[in-house]
Amino acid sequence: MYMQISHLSIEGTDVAEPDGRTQGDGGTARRPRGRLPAYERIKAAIRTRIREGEWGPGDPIPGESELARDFGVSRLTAHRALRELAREGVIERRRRRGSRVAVRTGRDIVLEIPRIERLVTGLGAAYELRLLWRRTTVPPSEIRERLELAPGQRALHLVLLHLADRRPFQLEDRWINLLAVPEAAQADFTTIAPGSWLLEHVPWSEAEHVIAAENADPATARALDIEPGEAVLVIERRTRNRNRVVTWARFRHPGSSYRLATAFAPRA
Amino acid sequence: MYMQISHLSIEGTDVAEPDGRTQGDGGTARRPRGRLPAYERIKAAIRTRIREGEWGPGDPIPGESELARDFGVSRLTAHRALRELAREGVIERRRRRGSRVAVRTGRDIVLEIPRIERLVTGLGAAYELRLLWRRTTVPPSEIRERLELAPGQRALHLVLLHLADRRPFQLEDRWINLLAVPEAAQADFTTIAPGSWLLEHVPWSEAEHVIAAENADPATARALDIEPGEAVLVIERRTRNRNRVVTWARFRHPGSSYRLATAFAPRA
DNA sequence: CATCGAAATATGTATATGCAAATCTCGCAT
DNA sequence: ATGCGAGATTTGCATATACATATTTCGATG
Repeated sequence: MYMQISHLSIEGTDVAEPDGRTQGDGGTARRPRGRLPAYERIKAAIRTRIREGEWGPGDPIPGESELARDFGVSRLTAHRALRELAREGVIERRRRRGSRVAVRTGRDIVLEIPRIERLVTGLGAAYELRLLWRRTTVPPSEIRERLELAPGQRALHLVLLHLADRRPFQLEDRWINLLAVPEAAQADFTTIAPGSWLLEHVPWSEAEHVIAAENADPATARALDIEPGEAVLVIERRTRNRNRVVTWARFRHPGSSYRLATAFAPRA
Repeated sequence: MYMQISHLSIEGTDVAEPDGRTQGDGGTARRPRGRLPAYERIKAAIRTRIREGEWGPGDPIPGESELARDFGVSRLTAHRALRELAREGVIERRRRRGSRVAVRTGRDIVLEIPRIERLVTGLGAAYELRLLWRRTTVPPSEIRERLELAPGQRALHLVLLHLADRRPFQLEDRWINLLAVPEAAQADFTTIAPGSWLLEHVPWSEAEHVIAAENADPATARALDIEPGEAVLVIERRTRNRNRVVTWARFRHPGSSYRLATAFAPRA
């Protein structure tokens, strides 16, 4: 498979959202408004050809100068399009050799897990929340370590059940470091999930995750309305802000009813 | 917390690898060789300040012009540094408002799962592979759909057991589309894992994943040397190349002994 | 006092230009 | 034939410049 296609469409009709974090139309130096930036149109055109199989992995694609000519832009603009595609893992570039469609080999898998609320509401299911437990106590040593707390220091412990269409969907076991988030002591978690509350009140800079499978213990089984011993998908998350652990949470999902599915997201 | 630091070090000493796909030194227009590009030095300097807590989430950071002045570069170079940091999710930018350290809110979780071999050998464990089953057959309809095969079309079916330090670690159930990879019919999978073999022989452009928990059925339990009914972490992967499904595989891990752990990796 | 509008500011996009580095090709000398 | 060196090509980095756009600030006006 070695084919070189010389001409891309000058007016790319297909639309791809810019994945930059910024919003709005963006600066449009001498560009009719409402249209995508030139470099985005070039990226979209290339992506389309790859997606539709016209250019397969390893195939060469037009170089910067050629793209610049075909699209009527400067070389820097074409350069930016190719550079970003390379960073997104869509293409590979070498000097003199040119650019080619990436051969995805030996990469780590990257899983993107959508947020729970979005997952539930996105499916059109009715979302419901139940606060099962709330205490401010000295955590057991295992939890204390994860929160990186001093011995004897108290923390806020919450247990909540999330329901989708009146069926248990997720059991949340959460500890909040009150030194990092004193306001949490006053917050009302009967209507707003602690995850959402924390998102709004405490910025964070880092998080760690663990995924595992375990058999439901009797308490978990009762809460999730499944049989004891049934497989449960466990996700643990620890969130930090400025070198301090803000919160640690363990989420349990009925393994039979919950699946994390995702398409490959290149490293970028 | 509202503090404005005016001066960043002109000669950033800390080193960050450019995450672009390209290697080598890169073009160095009027730049002493061996040093990072100017925009990378700026990025590194900013990241360092954030990492060390000097600038916390939500804090403003110097603007393009200020950085350009402090680092003695053009505005475009400073712009590129900030743009990339924004895309990586490290900072947030708004017109007129300026740039500030990102408040990580509402983002999807991104999990990075290292490849199995690397995981096993990285732990210093002895890796072993056993081919339990190999047949070329017409797959059951459930598998046929996943492979997007025509009815009656045959596919290569493999079952393998991966061991770490002589203990079952992963049970692999794989189907390979022989239309996409005819050479697979001749390959020897007793010594090389099909995953690795495919990586070397077939480029791929896309993959989908599913993660779930399930109870071990008797056959799985026997293979993994666990009790029937014990929780098993399941990962399914479907790989495509040019709109064709190359392979579909299901991996099962003993839930008690295997955990996927990862630090947060921003989208970028 | 409230509100609308102009100025100021910071980011976003784009051009034209120059040089550096990597690497493939080809011709020439041994 | 083999190997070495001189282009040629393609990507990478950076500057100077210009204009567009979003948003805040501030002042004028009713």
